[in-house]
Amino acid sequence: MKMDYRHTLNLPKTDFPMRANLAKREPEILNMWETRGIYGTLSRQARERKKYILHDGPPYANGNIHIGTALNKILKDFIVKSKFMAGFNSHYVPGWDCHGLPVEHEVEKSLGKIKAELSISEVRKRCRAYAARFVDIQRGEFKRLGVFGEWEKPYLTMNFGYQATIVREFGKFLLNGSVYKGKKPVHWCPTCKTALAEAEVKYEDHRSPSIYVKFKMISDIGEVSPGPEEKPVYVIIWTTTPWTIPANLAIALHPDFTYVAVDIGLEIYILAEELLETVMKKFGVGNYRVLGKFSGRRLEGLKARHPLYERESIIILAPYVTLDVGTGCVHTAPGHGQEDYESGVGYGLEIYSPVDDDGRFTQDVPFFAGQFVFDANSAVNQKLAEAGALLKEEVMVHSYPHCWRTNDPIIFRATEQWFISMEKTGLRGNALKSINEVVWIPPWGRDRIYGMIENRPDWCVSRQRAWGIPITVFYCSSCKQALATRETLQKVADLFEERGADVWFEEEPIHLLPDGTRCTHCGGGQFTKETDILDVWFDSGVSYAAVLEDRNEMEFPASLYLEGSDQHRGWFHSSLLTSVGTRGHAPYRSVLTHGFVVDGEGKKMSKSAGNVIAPGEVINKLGADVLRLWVSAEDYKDDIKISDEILKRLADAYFRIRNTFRFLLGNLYDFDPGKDRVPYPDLYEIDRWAFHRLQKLIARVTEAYERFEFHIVYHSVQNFCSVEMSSTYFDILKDRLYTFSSGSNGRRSAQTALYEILKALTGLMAPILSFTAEEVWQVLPGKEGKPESVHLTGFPEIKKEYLDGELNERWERIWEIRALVTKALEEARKEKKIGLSLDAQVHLHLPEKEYLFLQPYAQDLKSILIVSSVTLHREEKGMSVGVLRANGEKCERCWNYDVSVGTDSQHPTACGRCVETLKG
RNA sequence: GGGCCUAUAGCUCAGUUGGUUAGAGCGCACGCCUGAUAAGCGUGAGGUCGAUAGUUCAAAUCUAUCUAGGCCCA
Repeated sequence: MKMDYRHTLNLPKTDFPMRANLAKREPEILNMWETRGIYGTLSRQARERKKYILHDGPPYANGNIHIGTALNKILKDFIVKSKFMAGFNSHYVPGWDCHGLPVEHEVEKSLGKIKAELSISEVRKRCRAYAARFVDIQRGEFKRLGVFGEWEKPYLTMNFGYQATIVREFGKFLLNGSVYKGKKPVHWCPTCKTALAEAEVKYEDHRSPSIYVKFKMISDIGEVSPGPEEKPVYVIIWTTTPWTIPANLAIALHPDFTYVAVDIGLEIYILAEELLETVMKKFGVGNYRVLGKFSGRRLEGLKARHPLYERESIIILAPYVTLDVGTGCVHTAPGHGQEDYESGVGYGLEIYSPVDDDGRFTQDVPFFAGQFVFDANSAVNQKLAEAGALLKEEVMVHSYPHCWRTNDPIIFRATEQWFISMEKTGLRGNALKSINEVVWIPPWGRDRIYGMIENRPDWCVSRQRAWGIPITVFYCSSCKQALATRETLQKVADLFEERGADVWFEEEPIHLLPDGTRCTHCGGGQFTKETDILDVWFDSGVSYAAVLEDRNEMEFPASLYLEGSDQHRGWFHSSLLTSVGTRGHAPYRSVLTHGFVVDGEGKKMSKSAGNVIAPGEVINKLGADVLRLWVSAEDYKDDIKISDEILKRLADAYFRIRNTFRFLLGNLYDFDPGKDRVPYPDLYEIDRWAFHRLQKLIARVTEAYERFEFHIVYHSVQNFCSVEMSSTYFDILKDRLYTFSSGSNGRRSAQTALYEILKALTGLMAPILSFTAEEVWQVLPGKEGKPESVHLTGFPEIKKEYLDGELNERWERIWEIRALVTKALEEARKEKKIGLSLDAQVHLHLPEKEYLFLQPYAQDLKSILIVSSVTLHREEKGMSVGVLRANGEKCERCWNYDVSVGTDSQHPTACGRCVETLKG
């Protein structure tokens, strides 16, 4: 008759479910954190500690979060949580960027026609409501990811206090003399009579006249093109915007291209060698002779004459000149094109733009005054023809910018803009110096931003929009002089602090100015307001002033800024410039950048490619912890791939780790660490091995956190759980845990190790698997008087006394032998000699050295190898493993084979060891 | 077109200053177990280290070019 011994065993028992159902469980944990105010407690208890401040770069308050935003916030959360656990005060204040065109855009779209009837401040109110709505949405989404922070009091760039800070910070630039007003070409819609942002421009095909024009050289080019010729020399340009010819100030050549001087009979033309043939064909010139060749570089600074006016056109060099079309000599009007403008600034040319708001030539333009520029094209061509300068006229269809609203073609037109100079106060040089005082992770981030700062033009900070912070400058009504003093700025900032920036648009200047303000220039007392607003990059750029310097829990400069690599041009950049300009150094001690999320093939995500993975979907399907595990597993320094397969793998890994927790918990159901803990010296040797391995893991993982190498954390823990624990240690331990009597020293020794492992793993994974670690923590035995959340604890400490290198080396040898045995057992299994490894008896034939090494373990080997018996034999020739069917009968309780089975009358199917346990 | 960056098994990652048959985990295949069971264990198969050319006694590792991809400019 068979006895059922199952109930006499200590099998694992736990309520911790194997399947997580994270989509349901996580919100419950979230709710617990919220109702118990865990983050508040965490922040409070760390108040006196050394600070490690990660300053949040504000996402834009528009739309739902996408996978990249999620990645960024999760990475930040890893750092905040791990810094707290490492003993720092790492208070985290999330923020949002609220002003700017994208919000205004959306609001305008929703307003449709009625927008025209609304005042600026009414539009602004709607923008504020719109931004506030998305702040709420995104806040909910970020919290759902498990991100900790001061969510009840985030910083918003549209908060009144923040708006006042922007005014004060920009005021510092106004007062220190680095701000100036200059001209710069912008996209201008003559129909709307307004400047357009890049996002408001769409490119469509447009028919333009395409003309070749000759400019007569004034400078003698004899030295570059030697020849006896007395013939006039012309540079040939090509353009599709004849109306910009009146504003021509220069001709751009590429420094490295080869240009030729060709004799076509009565005249000599200069153009790029590569285009010579094509152009001659167009002109119908069959007979021509190349007189000389030279690089564009050699013509720099020479002068030509404007074809219509008594004015010089200088030859300059520019890298953007191409040879795909035209003549290689580019007509340059600094007031009518981005590249032209940059060249103009570089060569000190006037930013000449004689066109008014309606797109008509101003009165000082001979021949064309008052004409609409697009209509003037033919007039210009005609005039050029009269002057004998027009060599060829065609019609060309090409992509041309159009207004997003009216669909009309737009123009480039230089208008008055505010700039922050890179040179006047040494901003560029100081910024470059400051870059070198910052730790850039990875190091190439330094080169990237350095190159940008080194080459960038002055910062154009004005925008002709409604939703933003006004440039708080007044103009004297009588002399038009700009006014911005310490007093006026303070008054405006105070008003903003109290009533928000809307007052600028609602109040008359007299109410925005201190009483009795007089023009510093002419003494006038009447003023108008500037209508431009500030570039939003300035808003977020001064966040250190509005957040780090303003809140006691924070610290300036920040320990760390962490954003995607695009922010070298964005927030890292604007923050650096504003801080260097007003504080003399960078607002961050270190800057960490991550790559972009791409699909499984490494391609960027886009709606049209249909490869977008939304964070919400992942959370609902797999849980935020799996998404967090994904963030940890990927090396964020590169682009970060995500795909269904990758997520599947991560979900597998998650369950492996979860099951490890479950096994640990299941075997600790009757363990009270306060009472049952076995002192280290009394532990079984293999349990001390586990202690040693655990210390190594703690060291490796905490170090990885310190270096922000989360994928090392992931891989280390994953390996530890799979290899060292599950398939090795746990497998061996099962016999002791299940079959020994519950209070026996052997079982308690194992539980002591398991408890230590469980506690440490929970802590180590808490920053990443924030939900799961909390779930484990809540059921962890013996936590009376311990913190109510795992996130209020510290990382496990490495206990040197648990490290035993010699012991570890002994076990490394044992594991090598074990590998040989499992291989032999597999052979036996294939031959159907055994099924379970306990069906086997193992004979180890060993050389003297190994024999002597294993001798002390003779009694333990059968449990280490999970077989029924192990016999050691001396063998001269080398190592071999023999596997036979085990002797004796199978114990129905512990499944070991033993000759003692059958000797006890009360328990005829149990082995001696089990009989002893049963009789206790 | 320019600046910065990336490329090692199906997936995620290791590969110290160039030095033996390039490693791990996962996945996969096959098998075992049924006392972690929508689990656990074992064995095994997978890579011309993006391509090419070079430096070297020796290259995944150094150099150049190319290809594919990413970010930022134009």
